[in-house]
Amino acid sequence: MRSKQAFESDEEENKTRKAILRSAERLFATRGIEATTMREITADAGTNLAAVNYHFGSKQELAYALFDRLAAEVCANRHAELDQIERDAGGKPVAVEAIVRALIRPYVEGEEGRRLLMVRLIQQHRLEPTAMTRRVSASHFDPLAARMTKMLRSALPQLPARDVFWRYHLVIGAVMASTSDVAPGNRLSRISHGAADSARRGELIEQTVAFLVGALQGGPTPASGEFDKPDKLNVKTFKRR
Amino acid sequence: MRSKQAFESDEEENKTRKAILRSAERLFATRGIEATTMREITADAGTNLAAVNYHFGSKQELAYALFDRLAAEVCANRHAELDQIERDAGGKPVAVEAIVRALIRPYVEGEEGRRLLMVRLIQQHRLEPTAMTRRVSASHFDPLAARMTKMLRSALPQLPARDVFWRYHLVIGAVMASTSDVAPGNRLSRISHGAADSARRGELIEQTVAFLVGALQGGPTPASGEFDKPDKLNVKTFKRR
DNA sequence: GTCTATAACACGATAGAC
DNA sequence: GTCTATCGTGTTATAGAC
Repeated sequence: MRSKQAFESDEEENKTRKAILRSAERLFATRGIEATTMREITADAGTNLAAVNYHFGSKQELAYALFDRLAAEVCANRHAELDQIERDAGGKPVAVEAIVRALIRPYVEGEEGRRLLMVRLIQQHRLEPTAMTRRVSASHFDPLAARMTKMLRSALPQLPARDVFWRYHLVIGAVMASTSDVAPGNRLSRISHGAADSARRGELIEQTVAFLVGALQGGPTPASGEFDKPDKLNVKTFKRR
Repeated sequence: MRSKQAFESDEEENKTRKAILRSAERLFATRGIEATTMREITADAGTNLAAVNYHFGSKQELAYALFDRLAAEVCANRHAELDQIERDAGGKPVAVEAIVRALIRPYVEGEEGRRLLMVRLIQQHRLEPTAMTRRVSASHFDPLAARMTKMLRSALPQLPARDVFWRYHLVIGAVMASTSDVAPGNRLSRISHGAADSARRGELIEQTVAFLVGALQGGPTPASGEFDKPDKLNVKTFKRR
Protein backbone atom coordinates (compact mmCIF):
# COMPACT_ATOMS: atom_id res chain seq x y z
CA MET A 1 0.00 0.00 0.00
CA ARG A 2 1.47 3.25 -1.14
CA SER A 3 0.65 5.38 1.85
CA LYS A 4 2.36 3.03 4.28
CA GLN A 5 5.76 3.50 2.71
CA ALA A 6 8.01 5.70 4.76
CA PHE A 7 10.58 6.46 2.09
CA GLU A 8 8.53 7.37 -0.94
CA SER A 9 9.41 10.33 -3.13
CA ASP A 10 8.58 13.80 -1.91
CA GLU A 11 6.55 14.78 -4.94
CA GLU A 12 3.11 13.43 -4.30
CA GLU A 13 3.44 13.61 -0.54
CA ASN A 14 0.35 13.91 1.51
CA LYS A 15 -0.42 17.10 3.43
CA THR A 16 -1.06 15.46 6.78
CA ARG A 17 2.06 13.40 6.37
CA LYS A 18 4.12 16.52 5.70
CA ALA A 19 2.64 18.32 8.70
CA ILE A 20 3.49 15.38 10.94
CA LEU A 21 7.06 15.23 9.68
CA ARG A 22 7.42 18.94 10.24
CA SER A 23 6.09 18.91 13.79
CA ALA A 24 7.94 15.73 14.70
CA GLU A 25 11.25 17.10 13.51
CA ARG A 26 10.85 20.24 15.55
CA LEU A 27 9.69 18.45 18.70
CA PHE A 28 12.16 15.57 18.47
CA ALA A 29 15.00 18.03 17.93
CA THR A 30 14.11 20.24 20.86
CA ARG A 31 12.92 17.72 23.46
CA GLY A 32 14.33 14.40 22.28
CA ILE A 33 12.51 11.49 20.75
CA GLU A 34 11.45 9.61 23.84
CA ALA A 35 10.33 12.71 25.67
CA THR A 36 8.01 13.65 22.82
CA THR A 37 4.62 11.92 22.77
CA MET A 38 2.58 11.13 19.72
CA ARG A 39 -0.22 13.16 21.23
CA GLU A 40 2.04 16.23 21.26
CA ILE A 41 3.10 15.67 17.68
CA THR A 42 -0.39 15.20 16.32
CA ALA A 43 -1.75 18.13 18.30
CA ASP A 44 1.02 20.34 16.92
CA ALA A 45 0.44 19.07 13.40
CA GLY A 46 -3.28 19.71 13.74
CA THR A 47 -4.23 16.15 13.00
CA ASN A 48 -5.44 13.05 14.72
CA LEU A 49 -3.49 10.72 16.96
CA ALA A 50 -4.06 7.77 14.65
CA ALA A 51 -2.58 9.59 11.66
CA VAL A 52 0.99 8.86 12.73
CA ASN A 53 0.30 5.18 12.81
CA TYR A 54 -1.49 5.28 9.51
CA HIS A 55 1.23 7.14 7.66
CA PHE A 56 4.33 5.77 9.33
CA GLY A 57 3.40 2.60 11.17
CA SER A 58 4.81 3.60 14.53
CA LYS A 59 6.53 6.39 16.39
CA GLN A 60 9.93 4.80 15.85
CA GLU A 61 9.36 4.52 12.12
CA LEU A 62 8.38 8.18 12.04
CA ALA A 63 11.76 8.95 13.61
CA TYR A 64 13.48 6.87 10.95
CA ALA A 65 11.61 8.67 8.18
CA LEU A 66 13.12 11.86 9.57
CA PHE A 67 16.49 10.12 9.72
CA ASP A 68 16.19 9.44 6.01
CA ARG A 69 15.50 13.10 5.25
CA LEU A 70 18.30 14.42 7.45
CA ALA A 71 20.82 11.90 6.14
CA ALA A 72 19.90 12.66 2.55
CA GLU A 73 20.39 16.36 3.12
CA VAL A 74 23.74 16.23 4.87
CA CYS A 75 25.10 13.65 2.43
CA ALA A 76 23.99 15.72 -0.56
CA ASN A 77 25.86 18.71 0.89
CA ARG A 78 28.95 16.62 1.44
CA HIS A 79 28.84 15.25 -2.10
CA ALA A 80 28.46 18.77 -3.46
CA GLU A 81 31.52 19.90 -1.53
CA LEU A 82 33.49 16.87 -2.72
CA ASP A 83 32.48 17.66 -6.31
CA GLN A 84 33.82 21.16 -5.84
CA ILE A 85 37.20 20.16 -4.40
CA GLU A 86 37.64 17.51 -7.07
CA ARG A 87 37.04 20.15 -9.73
CA ASP A 88 39.50 22.44 -7.98
CA ALA A 89 42.14 19.68 -7.87
CA GLY A 90 41.77 19.10 -11.61
CA GLY A 91 42.45 15.36 -11.71
CA LYS A 92 45.19 15.30 -9.08
CA PRO A 93 44.59 13.59 -5.72
CA VAL A 94 42.71 15.87 -3.34
CA ALA A 95 44.46 16.94 -0.13
CA VAL A 96 43.46 15.12 3.05
CA GLU A 97 42.52 18.38 4.73
CA ALA A 98 40.06 19.30 2.01
CA ILE A 99 38.37 15.90 2.30
CA VAL A 100 38.09 16.27 6.05
CA ARG A 101 36.58 19.72 5.72
CA ALA A 102 34.00 18.42 3.27
CA LEU A 103 32.98 15.92 5.91
CA ILE A 104 32.73 18.32 8.80
CA ARG A 105 31.36 21.54 7.42
CA PRO A 106 27.98 20.43 6.12
CA TYR A 107 27.51 18.80 9.50
CA VAL A 108 28.47 21.73 11.67
CA GLU A 109 26.72 24.27 9.49
CA GLY A 110 23.18 23.00 9.98
CA GLU A 111 20.82 24.00 12.74
CA GLU A 112 21.91 22.56 16.06
CA GLY A 113 18.72 20.81 17.08
CA ARG A 114 18.50 18.97 13.79
CA ARG A 115 22.14 17.94 14.04
CA LEU A 116 21.66 16.55 17.52
CA LEU A 117 18.60 14.66 16.33
CA MET A 118 20.66 13.11 13.59
CA VAL A 119 23.49 12.24 15.97
CA ARG A 120 20.97 10.54 18.23
CA LEU A 121 19.51 8.57 15.33
CA ILE A 122 22.94 7.50 14.12
CA GLN A 123 23.85 6.37 17.61
CA GLN A 124 20.58 4.47 17.87
CA HIS A 125 21.45 2.78 14.62
CA ARG A 126 24.94 1.89 15.77
CA LEU A 127 23.75 0.40 19.02
CA GLU A 128 20.64 -1.34 17.72
CA PRO A 129 20.43 -1.50 13.95
CA THR A 130 17.00 -2.17 12.48
CA ALA A 131 15.89 -2.87 8.92
CA MET A 132 14.94 0.78 8.45
CA THR A 133 18.12 2.30 9.84
CA ARG A 134 20.15 -0.11 7.75
CA ARG A 135 18.25 1.13 4.74
CA VAL A 136 19.07 4.75 5.56
CA SER A 137 22.71 3.91 6.11
CA ALA A 138 22.92 1.85 2.93
CA SER A 139 21.28 4.46 0.74
CA HIS A 140 23.01 7.59 2.07
CA PHE A 141 26.03 7.00 4.28
CA ASP A 142 27.55 3.96 2.61
CA PRO A 143 27.89 5.55 -0.85
CA LEU A 144 29.48 8.58 0.77
CA ALA A 145 31.84 6.32 2.71
CA ALA A 146 32.80 4.54 -0.51
CA ARG A 147 33.58 7.81 -2.23
CA MET A 148 35.49 9.29 0.68
CA THR A 149 37.57 6.20 1.38
CA LYS A 150 38.44 6.05 -2.31
CA MET A 151 39.57 9.67 -2.24
CA LEU A 152 41.50 9.08 0.95
CA ARG A 153 43.27 6.12 -0.60
CA SER A 154 44.45 8.37 -3.42
CA ALA A 155 45.53 11.02 -0.95
CA LEU A 156 47.32 8.47 1.25
CA PRO A 157 48.89 5.97 -1.16
CA GLN A 158 51.30 4.66 1.46
CA LEU A 159 48.46 3.38 3.68
CA PRO A 160 47.02 -0.12 3.26
CA ALA A 161 43.33 -0.17 2.35
CA ARG A 162 42.45 -1.68 5.70
CA ASP A 163 44.02 1.21 7.58
CA VAL A 164 42.12 3.71 5.46
CA PHE A 165 38.78 2.04 6.24
CA TRP A 166 39.59 1.93 9.92
CA ARG A 167 40.62 5.55 10.01
CA TYR A 168 37.55 6.70 8.12
CA HIS A 169 35.43 4.83 10.64
CA LEU A 170 37.23 6.43 13.58
CA VAL A 171 37.02 9.85 11.92
CA ILE A 172 33.24 9.59 11.83
CA GLY A 173 33.19 8.72 15.53
CA ALA A 174 35.32 11.71 16.46
CA VAL A 175 33.17 14.04 14.35
CA MET A 176 29.99 12.84 16.01
CA ALA A 177 31.53 13.27 19.44
CA SER A 178 32.86 16.74 18.72
CA THR A 179 29.54 17.94 17.39
CA SER A 180 27.31 16.36 20.04
CA ASP A 181 28.89 18.03 23.06
CA VAL A 182 27.31 21.42 22.74
CA ALA A 183 24.95 21.63 25.72
CA PRO A 184 25.62 24.58 28.04
CA GLY A 185 28.31 23.58 30.52
CA ASN A 186 29.59 21.06 28.01
CA ARG A 187 32.24 18.59 28.99
CA LEU A 188 35.08 20.05 26.97
CA SER A 189 34.85 23.49 28.49
CA ARG A 190 34.52 21.91 31.91
CA ILE A 191 37.60 19.69 31.75
CA SER A 192 39.61 22.50 30.20
CA HIS A 193 38.33 25.12 32.66
CA GLY A 194 37.14 27.20 29.73
CA ALA A 195 40.33 27.05 27.66
CA ALA A 196 38.55 25.00 25.00
CA ASP A 197 34.89 25.16 24.07
CA SER A 198 33.00 23.18 21.45
CA ALA A 199 30.24 25.78 21.43
CA ARG A 200 32.60 28.08 19.49
CA ARG A 201 32.04 26.85 16.00
CA GLY A 202 35.21 28.05 14.33
CA GLU A 203 37.33 26.58 17.10
CA LEU A 204 35.42 23.32 16.79
CA ILE A 205 36.11 23.10 13.08
CA GLU A 206 39.81 23.97 13.19
CA GLN A 207 40.58 21.72 16.14
CA THR A 208 38.69 18.80 14.67
CA VAL A 209 40.32 19.25 11.26
CA ALA A 210 43.82 19.36 12.75
CA PHE A 211 43.11 16.29 14.87
CA LEU A 212 41.75 14.26 11.99
CA VAL A 213 44.42 15.27 9.50
CA GLY A 214 47.07 14.17 12.00
CA ALA A 215 45.27 10.90 12.59
CA LEU A 216 44.88 10.15 8.89
CA GLN A 217 48.42 11.12 7.95
CA GLY A 218 50.09 8.97 10.59
CA GLY A 219 52.17 6.02 9.44
CA PRO A 220 50.64 2.65 8.62
CA THR A 221 49.31 0.70 11.58
CA PRO A 222 51.88 -1.94 12.60
CA ALA A 223 50.46 -5.35 11.75
CA SER A 224 51.10 -7.56 14.72
CA GLY A 225 50.20 -10.77 12.88
CA GLU A 226 48.90 -11.84 16.25
CA PHE A 227 45.50 -10.25 16.17
CA ASP A 228 42.86 -11.84 18.33
CA LYS A 229 45.30 -13.42 20.69
CA PRO A 230 44.45 -11.60 23.91
CA ASP A 231 47.69 -12.64 25.62
CA LYS A 232 49.72 -10.95 22.90
CA LEU A 233 48.69 -7.51 24.15
CA ASN A 234 51.66 -5.35 25.00
CA VAL A 235 50.67 -4.28 28.46
CA LYS A 236 49.90 -6.62 31.26
CA THR A 237 46.43 -6.78 32.71
CA PHE A 238 45.15 -5.50 36.00
CA LYS A 239 42.63 -7.07 38.28
CA ARG A 240 39.13 -5.68 38.45
CA ARG A 241 37.36 -5.23 41.75
CA MET B 1 16.62 9.42 53.80
CA ARG B 2 19.37 6.90 53.50
CA SER B 3 17.60 4.31 51.39
CA LYS B 4 16.73 6.78 48.67
CA GLN B 5 20.31 7.58 47.87
CA ALA B 6 21.49 5.98 44.67
CA PHE B 7 25.20 6.41 45.23
CA GLU B 8 25.78 5.23 48.77
CA SER B 9 28.69 3.00 49.64
CA ASP B 10 28.53 -0.68 48.81
CA GLU B 11 29.21 -1.83 52.32
CA GLU B 12 25.89 -1.82 54.05
CA GLU B 13 23.96 -2.32 50.88
CA ASN B 14 20.61 -3.86 51.04
CA LYS B 15 19.87 -7.32 49.65
CA THR B 16 16.87 -6.40 47.53
CA ARG B 17 18.72 -3.41 46.20
CA LYS B 18 21.67 -5.56 45.19
CA ALA B 19 19.44 -8.13 43.51
CA ILE B 20 17.75 -5.40 41.50
CA LEU B 21 21.06 -3.92 40.40
CA ARG B 22 22.30 -7.36 39.40
CA SER B 23 19.21 -8.23 37.38
CA ALA B 24 18.98 -4.79 35.82
CA GLU B 25 22.59 -4.81 34.69
CA ARG B 26 22.18 -8.17 33.01
CA LEU B 27 18.87 -7.30 31.34
CA PHE B 28 19.86 -3.76 30.32
CA ALA B 29 23.11 -5.06 28.86
CA THR B 30 21.52 -7.83 26.83
CA ARG B 31 18.28 -6.23 25.67
CA GLY B 32 18.86 -2.51 26.07
CA ILE B 33 17.40 -0.16 28.63
CA GLU B 34 14.20 0.80 26.91
CA ALA B 35 13.38 -2.74 25.85
CA THR B 36 13.62 -3.94 29.45
CA THR B 37 10.54 -3.46 31.62
CA MET B 38 10.50 -2.93 35.34
CA ARG B 39 8.31 -5.98 35.66
CA GLU B 40 11.01 -8.10 34.04
CA ILE B 41 13.67 -6.69 36.32
CA THR B 42 11.71 -7.17 39.51
CA ALA B 43 10.56 -10.64 38.48
CA ASP B 44 14.16 -11.63 37.75
CA ALA B 45 15.32 -10.15 41.03
CA GLY B 46 12.56 -11.96 42.91
CA THR B 47 11.05 -8.84 44.34
CA ASN B 48 8.10 -6.55 43.92
CA LEU B 49 7.52 -4.01 41.17
CA ALA B 50 7.43 -1.14 43.62
CA ALA B 51 10.83 -2.00 45.07
CA VAL B 52 12.59 -0.31 42.18
CA ASN B 53 10.74 2.88 42.87
CA TYR B 54 11.48 2.65 46.57
CA HIS B 55 15.21 2.07 46.18
CA PHE B 56 16.01 4.12 43.10
CA GLY B 57 13.12 6.48 42.44
CA SER B 58 12.56 5.46 38.81
CA LYS B 59 13.76 3.18 36.08
CA GLN B 60 16.02 5.89 34.69
CA GLU B 61 17.65 6.49 38.04
CA LEU B 62 18.25 2.77 38.37
CA ALA B 63 20.12 2.94 35.08
CA TYR B 64 22.19 5.82 36.40
CA ALA B 65 23.06 3.87 39.55
CA LEU B 66 24.46 1.20 37.24
CA PHE B 67 26.26 3.92 35.30
CA ASP B 68 27.99 4.92 38.51
CA ARG B 69 29.17 1.35 39.16
CA LEU B 70 30.39 0.79 35.61
CA ALA B 71 32.16 4.13 35.41
CA ALA B 72 33.86 3.54 38.76
CA GLU B 73 35.14 0.18 37.60
CA VAL B 74 36.53 1.22 34.24
CA CYS B 75 38.10 4.37 35.67
CA ALA B 76 39.74 2.40 38.49
CA ASN B 77 41.26 0.07 35.91
CA ARG B 78 42.52 2.98 33.88
CA HIS B 79 44.05 4.63 36.92
CA ALA B 80 45.75 1.35 37.83
CA GLU B 81 47.25 1.10 34.38
CA LEU B 82 48.38 4.73 34.51
CA ASP B 83 50.03 4.06 37.89
CA GLN B 84 51.89 1.17 36.33
CA ILE B 85 53.20 3.06 33.30
CA GLU B 86 54.22 6.00 35.49
CA ARG B 87 56.22 3.64 37.68
CA ASP B 88 57.78 2.10 34.56
CA ALA B 89 58.73 5.53 33.23
CA GLY B 90 60.50 6.37 36.50
CA GLY B 91 59.81 10.09 36.61
CA LYS B 92 60.22 10.79 32.90
CA PRO B 93 57.25 11.82 30.76
CA VAL B 94 55.23 8.82 29.71
CA ALA B 95 54.99 8.01 25.98
CA VAL B 96 51.78 9.03 24.24
CA GLU B 97 51.18 5.49 23.08
CA ALA B 98 51.26 4.11 26.60
CA ILE B 99 48.73 6.70 27.75
CA VAL B 100 46.43 5.84 24.87
CA ARG B 101 46.66 2.14 25.62
CA ALA B 102 45.76 2.78 29.23
CA LEU B 103 42.62 4.49 27.99
CA ILE B 104 41.55 1.83 25.56
CA ARG B 105 42.44 -1.49 27.10
CA PRO B 106 40.33 -1.44 30.25
CA TYR B 107 37.46 -0.45 28.00
CA VAL B 108 37.87 -3.13 25.37
CA GLU B 109 38.73 -5.84 27.85
CA GLY B 110 35.44 -5.90 29.71
CA GLU B 111 32.44 -7.98 28.78
CA GLU B 112 30.78 -6.64 25.65
CA GLY B 113 27.24 -6.23 26.93
CA ARG B 114 28.42 -4.17 29.89
CA ARG B 115 30.59 -2.03 27.65
CA LEU B 116 27.72 -1.31 25.30
CA LEU B 117 25.52 -0.44 28.28
CA MET B 118 28.12 2.05 29.43
CA VAL B 119 28.52 3.51 25.94
CA ARG B 120 24.77 3.97 25.79
CA LEU B 121 24.70 5.68 29.18
CA ILE B 122 27.58 7.98 28.25
CA GLN B 123 25.83 8.92 25.02
CA GLN B 124 22.64 9.58 26.95
CA HIS B 125 24.60 11.85 29.23
CA ARG B 126 26.21 13.70 26.34
CA LEU B 127 22.90 14.30 24.61
CA GLU B 128 20.79 15.03 27.66
CA PRO B 129 22.80 15.58 30.82
CA THR B 130 20.90 15.26 34.07
CA ALA B 131 21.92 15.98 37.64
CA MET B 132 22.73 12.33 38.21
CA THR B 133 24.77 11.78 35.06
CA ARG B 134 26.68 14.95 35.78
CA ARG B 135 27.46 13.54 39.18
CA VAL B 136 28.80 10.33 37.67
CA SER B 137 30.88 12.25 35.19
CA ALA B 138 32.22 14.60 37.82
CA SER B 139 33.18 11.87 40.27
CA HIS B 140 34.71 9.36 37.86
CA PHE B 141 35.46 10.67 34.38
CA ASP B 142 36.54 14.21 35.16
CA PRO B 143 39.35 13.24 37.57
CA LEU B 144 40.60 10.74 35.00
CA ALA B 145 40.45 13.43 32.32
CA ALA B 146 42.45 15.77 34.53
CA ARG B 147 45.13 13.18 35.10
CA MET B 148 45.33 12.09 31.48
CA THR B 149 45.43 15.61 30.03
CA LYS B 150 48.19 16.45 32.49
CA MET B 151 50.19 13.43 31.38
CA LEU B 152 49.53 14.27 27.73
CA ARG B 153 50.77 17.81 28.27
CA SER B 154 54.05 16.41 29.60
CA ALA B 155 54.28 14.00 26.68
CA LEU B 156 53.46 16.73 24.15
CA PRO B 157 55.21 19.87 25.44
CA GLN B 158 55.01 21.61 22.07
CA LEU B 159 51.19 21.61 22.12
CA PRO B 160 49.21 24.47 23.68
CA ALA B 161 47.02 23.38 26.58
CA ARG B 162 43.89 24.12 24.59
CA ASP B 163 44.89 21.73 21.83
CA VAL B 164 45.56 18.98 24.37
CA PHE B 165 42.10 19.36 25.91
CA TRP B 166 40.51 19.32 22.49
CA ARG B 167 42.41 16.25 21.40
CA TYR B 168 41.62 14.38 24.58
CA HIS B 169 37.97 15.15 24.02
CA LEU B 170 38.10 13.89 20.43
CA VAL B 171 40.06 10.83 21.50
CA ILE B 172 37.23 9.81 23.82
CA GLY B 173 34.74 10.19 20.99
CA ALA B 174 36.75 7.99 18.65
CA VAL B 175 37.20 5.34 21.33
CA MET B 176 33.48 5.21 22.01
CA ALA B 177 32.72 4.95 18.31
CA SER B 178 35.28 2.23 17.71
CA THR B 179 33.99 0.14 20.59
CA SER B 180 30.27 0.58 19.93
CA ASP B 181 30.22 -0.80 16.40
CA VAL B 182 30.37 -4.48 17.19
CA ALA B 183 26.96 -5.78 16.18
CA PRO B 184 27.06 -8.56 13.59
CA GLY B 185 27.29 -7.01 10.14
CA ASN B 186 28.87 -3.94 11.69
CA ARG B 187 29.44 -0.87 9.61
CA LEU B 188 33.19 -1.05 9.40
CA SER B 189 33.28 -4.55 7.94
CA ARG B 190 30.51 -3.54 5.55
CA ILE B 191 32.14 -0.42 4.13
CA SER B 192 35.49 -2.21 3.89
CA HIS B 193 33.96 -5.36 2.36
CA GLY B 194 35.47 -7.39 5.16
CA ALA B 195 38.99 -5.94 4.99
CA ALA B 196 38.55 -4.32 8.39
CA ASP B 197 36.43 -5.59 11.28
CA SER B 198 35.93 -4.08 14.70
CA ALA B 199 34.78 -7.44 16.04
CA ARG B 200 38.43 -8.58 15.94
CA ARG B 201 39.67 -7.24 19.21
CA GLY B 202 43.38 -7.09 18.55
CA GLU B 203 42.81 -5.31 15.27
CA LEU B 204 40.50 -2.87 17.01
CA ILE B 205 43.12 -2.02 19.61
CA GLU B 206 46.07 -1.61 17.26
CA GLN B 207 44.15 0.41 14.68
CA THR B 208 42.65 2.68 17.31
CA VAL B 209 46.01 3.19 19.03
CA ALA B 210 47.75 4.10 15.77
CA PHE B 211 44.96 6.48 14.84
CA LEU B 212 44.98 8.26 18.17
CA VAL B 213 48.74 8.49 18.48
CA GLY B 214 48.87 10.12 15.06
CA ALA B 215 46.11 12.51 15.99
CA LEU B 216 47.74 13.49 19.28
CA GLN B 217 51.22 13.87 17.85
CA GLY B 218 50.19 16.14 15.00
CA GLY B 219 51.43 19.71 15.02
CA PRO B 220 49.66 22.47 16.96
CA THR B 221 46.30 23.51 15.59
CA PRO B 222 46.71 26.71 13.54
CA ALA B 223 45.05 29.53 15.43
CA SER B 224 43.00 31.48 12.93
CA GLY B 225 42.38 34.38 15.28
CA GLU B 226 39.09 34.60 13.49
CA PHE B 227 37.13 32.00 15.41
CA ASP B 228 33.41 32.40 15.41
CA LYS B 229 33.24 34.37 12.24
CA PRO B 230 31.28 32.02 10.01
CA ASP B 231 32.25 33.82 6.82
CA LYS B 232 35.92 33.34 7.53
CA LEU B 233 35.63 29.60 6.83
CA ASN B 234 38.04 28.48 4.12
CA VAL B 235 35.63 26.74 1.82
CA LYS B 236 32.64 28.35 0.27
CA THR B 237 29.17 27.16 1.16
CA PHE B 238 26.75 25.11 -0.87
CA LYS B 239 23.01 25.42 -1.08
CA ARG B 240 20.82 22.96 0.73
CA ARG B 241 17.81 21.50 -0.97
C1' DG C 1 12.98 1.21 57.81
C1' DT C 2 11.75 -2.23 54.23
C1' DC C 3 8.74 -3.95 51.24
C1' DT C 4 4.06 -5.37 49.09
C1' DA C 5 -0.41 -4.90 46.94
C1' DT C 6 -2.97 -2.21 44.27
C1' DA C 7 -4.80 1.52 41.96
C1' DA C 8 -4.22 5.58 38.92
C1' DC C 9 -2.30 7.33 35.01
C1' DA C 10 -0.16 7.99 30.34
C1' DC C 11 1.59 5.95 26.55
C1' DG C 12 1.62 3.76 21.78
C1' DA C 13 -1.15 1.06 19.01
C1' DT C 14 -5.39 -0.53 16.65
C1' DA C 15 -10.15 -1.70 15.06
C1' DG C 16 -13.76 -0.06 12.74
C1' DA C 17 -17.17 3.73 11.52
C1' DC C 18 -17.30 7.31 8.33
C1' DG D 1 -7.62 9.00 4.15
C1' DT D 2 -9.43 10.51 8.67
C1' DC D 3 -11.27 10.13 13.15
C1' DT D 4 -13.27 8.25 17.60
C1' DA D 5 -13.12 5.11 20.96
C1' DT D 6 -10.77 1.85 23.28
C1' DC D 7 -7.24 -1.72 24.37
C1' DG D 8 -3.07 -3.54 26.43
C1' DT D 9 0.99 -2.36 28.61
C1' DG D 10 4.49 0.10 31.33
C1' DT D 11 5.38 3.60 34.92
C1' DT D 12 4.39 5.97 39.04
C1' DA D 13 2.13 6.92 43.53
C1' DT D 14 0.30 5.49 47.80
C1' DA D 15 -1.66 3.06 51.74
C1' DG D 16 -0.44 0.04 54.86
C1' DA D 17 1.62 -4.84 56.23
C1' DC D 18 5.65 -6.57 58.37
